[in-house]
Amino acid sequence: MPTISKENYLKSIYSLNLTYGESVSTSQVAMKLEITNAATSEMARKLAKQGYLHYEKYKGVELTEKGRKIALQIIRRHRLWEVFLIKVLGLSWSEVHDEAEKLEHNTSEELINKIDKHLNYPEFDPHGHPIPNEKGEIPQMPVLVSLLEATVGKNYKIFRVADESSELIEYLTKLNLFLYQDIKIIEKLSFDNSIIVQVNGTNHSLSEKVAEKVSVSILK
Amino acid sequence: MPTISKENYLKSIYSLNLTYGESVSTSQVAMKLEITNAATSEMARKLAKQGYLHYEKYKGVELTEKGRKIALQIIRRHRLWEVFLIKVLGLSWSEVHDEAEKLEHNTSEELINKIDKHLNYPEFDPHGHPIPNEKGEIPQMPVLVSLLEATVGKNYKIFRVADESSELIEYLTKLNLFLYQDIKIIEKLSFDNSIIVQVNGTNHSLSEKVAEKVSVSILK
DNA sequence: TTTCCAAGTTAAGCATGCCTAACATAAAAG
DNA sequence: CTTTTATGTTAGGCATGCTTAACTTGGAAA
Repeated sequence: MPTISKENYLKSIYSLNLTYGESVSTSQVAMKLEITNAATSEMARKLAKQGYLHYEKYKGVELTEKGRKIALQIIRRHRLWEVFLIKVLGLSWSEVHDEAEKLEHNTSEELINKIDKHLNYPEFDPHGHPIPNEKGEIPQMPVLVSLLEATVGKNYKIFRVADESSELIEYLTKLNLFLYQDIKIIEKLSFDNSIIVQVNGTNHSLSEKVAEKVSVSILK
Repeated sequence: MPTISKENYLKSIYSLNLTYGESVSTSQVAMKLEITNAATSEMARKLAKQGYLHYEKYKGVELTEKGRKIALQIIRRHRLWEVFLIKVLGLSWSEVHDEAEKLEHNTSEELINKIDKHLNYPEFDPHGHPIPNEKGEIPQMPVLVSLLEATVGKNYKIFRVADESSELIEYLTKLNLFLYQDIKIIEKLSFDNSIIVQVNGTNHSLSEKVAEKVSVSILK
């Protein structure tokens, strides 16, 4: 088991690689972790020696399979905790990140699997990021459309709300428009672009402003 | 904020004081934390300097109000996590301690209060230990009797099961005899000392062996 | 092609928190 | 009382993970 510090390096390297591709420079990692380049170079040497990454001086780092596995494990824990804190304990969108940042390093495999099960194995976190499963497999991102572009008569799953303000979230929650909730598009009113959706048999009208912030994926 | 290590010292000192009273020797702490006396002496000096405890060479340590407050905070977090892991996530009795041991140092005030609320402010953990409230106040332990000593016709709350084996717990759980569950004593059969209790309107017979392990507190 | 500078590395130092080994003290045994 | 022993403390070391300061290096500008 790597230390908390090492887990954070591996996680950062993984995500920098996703964003920029190819090998990641030590200074990119330093920037991300808000530490000095010096610390990063030193750690790169250690992590390479322990088989978590390939490192050639002046040429950046690249995760090995072993390192990637750890990174995905930490990311899985982070995202599951985020979903859990929001959906089960009612923390606010703005609070969960920092909280999950600490919990992700202090959660056993057994515990995170219980949480996964309790949440019914979600595939994406509240930001729409994929949650790796127990084996480290990453769910494919579905095609998303905003509610404005959805087709009348079809069924969708609420995937993401493009606004972290709790006001909008609370409004939608009152209408039972939770994350992952299945809905049906009943009607689109062309005169004001509002949309009528059905949730658990109940119809709600959503204004254009609200509808454009709600991303949904189509259900077969 | 003290470090994780310091939190553990303060927690240990608090509980040793409860058990043995008066001032706590550095070697008692060392024993409890499974580290050397040397490390403990050194830490005692640091904690004293930071105002968490009083320390006189060769005379042991004693928590200050400031130290006691931290200790109670950590104990609160530990016990609430234990209850939460068991009741909400279904971890087993044997798993929760180690898990809570890590989580207790990585949980914000806000998060633990949400957990407290979600559990409906429990006063005692699954082992029967009191859970300090947000202000650090410790609930008074109720008078406990084993089910064998309970009085026919009266109502009780299940407080503790004096057996950590999951077999007994699972058996009781099947009968809806959860922790904190309210029950009524219907009848005691003198020929085999078995007891008939009512749970949510349903009667169950418990053998003497089982009944003696279940501690209950009387309800007014 | 050479120069120069930003990016990257090494070296030395510090805080934390542990260890072992050597030393000090209190209190019990003689 | 004095001696012994168990209990407790100090000193010196080590691993981790960070810092600053001094140094390399690779590649773009001249």
